[in-house]
Amino acid sequence: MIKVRTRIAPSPTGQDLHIGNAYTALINYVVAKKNNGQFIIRVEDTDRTRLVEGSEQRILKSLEWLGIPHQEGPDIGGPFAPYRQSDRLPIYIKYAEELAEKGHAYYCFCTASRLEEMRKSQEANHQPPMYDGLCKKIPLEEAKKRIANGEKYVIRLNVPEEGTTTFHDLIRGDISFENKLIDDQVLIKSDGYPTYHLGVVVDDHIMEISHIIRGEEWISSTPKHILLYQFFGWEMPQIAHVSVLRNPDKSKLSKRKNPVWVSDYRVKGYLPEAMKNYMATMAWSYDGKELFSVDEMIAQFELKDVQTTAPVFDQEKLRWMNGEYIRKMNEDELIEKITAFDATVPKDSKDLMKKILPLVKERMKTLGEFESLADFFFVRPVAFERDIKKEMLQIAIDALSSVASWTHDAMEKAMRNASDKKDVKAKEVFMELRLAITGKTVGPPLLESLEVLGKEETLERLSLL
RNA sequence: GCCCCCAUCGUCUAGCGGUCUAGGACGACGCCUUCUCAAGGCGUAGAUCGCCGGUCCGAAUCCGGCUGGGGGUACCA
Repeated sequence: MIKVRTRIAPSPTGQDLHIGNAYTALINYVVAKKNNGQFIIRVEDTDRTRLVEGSEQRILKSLEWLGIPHQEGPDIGGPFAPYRQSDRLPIYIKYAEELAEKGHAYYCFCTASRLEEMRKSQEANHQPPMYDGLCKKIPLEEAKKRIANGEKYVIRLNVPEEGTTTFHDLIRGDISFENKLIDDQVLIKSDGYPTYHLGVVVDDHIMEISHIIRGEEWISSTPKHILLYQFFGWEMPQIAHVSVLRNPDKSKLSKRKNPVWVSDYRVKGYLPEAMKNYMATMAWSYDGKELFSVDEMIAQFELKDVQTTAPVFDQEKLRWMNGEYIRKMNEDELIEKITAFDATVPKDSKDLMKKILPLVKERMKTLGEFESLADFFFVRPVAFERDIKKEMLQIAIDALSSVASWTHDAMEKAMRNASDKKDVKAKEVFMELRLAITGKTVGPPLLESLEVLGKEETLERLSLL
């Protein structure tokens, strides 16, 4: 039995966990769980220029919020610690030098300006922009001397000029690239940090990752990784590329056109279970079911069944699904969630919440929608959607004042009788009353709401108008 | 430009050569229910399966080309 170890390798270069990363995290987690394996987080913070303060912590927090737990990571350690690439620098240098000794990599002293000129002329001649191999000709000994003299350098992968590199993708099948089209990728940058390409390969090997599951934007750099595995003489893990998520206009999901941070969804009041369920349906379909749990997914999931087409992230369907989860949730839990989420709900209002919830539960699709639906239970309305028709309202006031038992049935009878007597439509009286009590024209069932508010508060509100 | 990936209702998808006059879900629309809005129930519209060839008795399903979309082409990840 092979040990299954999966991982995500986020870069702390954004505000929070990108929804696309959350998506691949889910799949990696499910694959690991399904095989009783481990799911690992490794932070790839090798681009010092794009580091964002606090990003790593927020990524970890969002993963936790989503309920995608990891067994090893920068926060909890593990047998292959450290799990942050900036803490592993000597390892990459060592392996890159080993490659250089074997002739599978070489030192390059080209300046940024020479590279730029080179690219410009290649572009002008309609040639693929890639490194021309100038420094490949420098003998190793000479290169070492130049380095000893303090010259700035990078280490480049020495890609063979002939042949093709092929790999088997678990969800897409065989994919090949001609070697002559593969660039001599920089492995170690002049600041001594590895590039992604060296970093992932070395760490995935050392950390015994068995399945690399990542976004399809990596497909074209995979041959470089394959070559590295071959040069090191390491066994290649299984590999699979999931589709990128897209904006409604089909371009790669971007923050300009769509909320992309997990925190965006958290602050709107989406539930982690709904998020995971929705992400799962984008990756894969389960027997025609729309609603299923992560456990069900773990039981049924097969990597080979993952969608190959890049899905549009549909906010509307997510909202619908979130509503389904809210309606399904048990009351105490929902009350707890709303109270924690909505700052306008007093912490000690559990009894009141128990009465309110049945009236609003099926009307809210996110926790964030509770406030506009139920705020009037906590505070008297100060603004009104439109002017109230006072004559109509008076009918309601008179009717309610004379109601003996404060139940919605009794109130309804009184309201309708009074309306009939005045020869006006009960509907309209109800609407003016709703407006007076809640400030709005839409909301939870009126009479049931009045029951919760109580006769005293109801009549007092009306008397103030 | 070059390389690679992908292609079924607006969106997510089912479909693995005959059972498809293409099924489901979201969304849209209509009706029922109704004090508003939802939820729920019922129903309607919506896909000549991107196009063209080929294989086959038979193709959404297999093959090729084209077109379209996407991704990549950095000392970013």
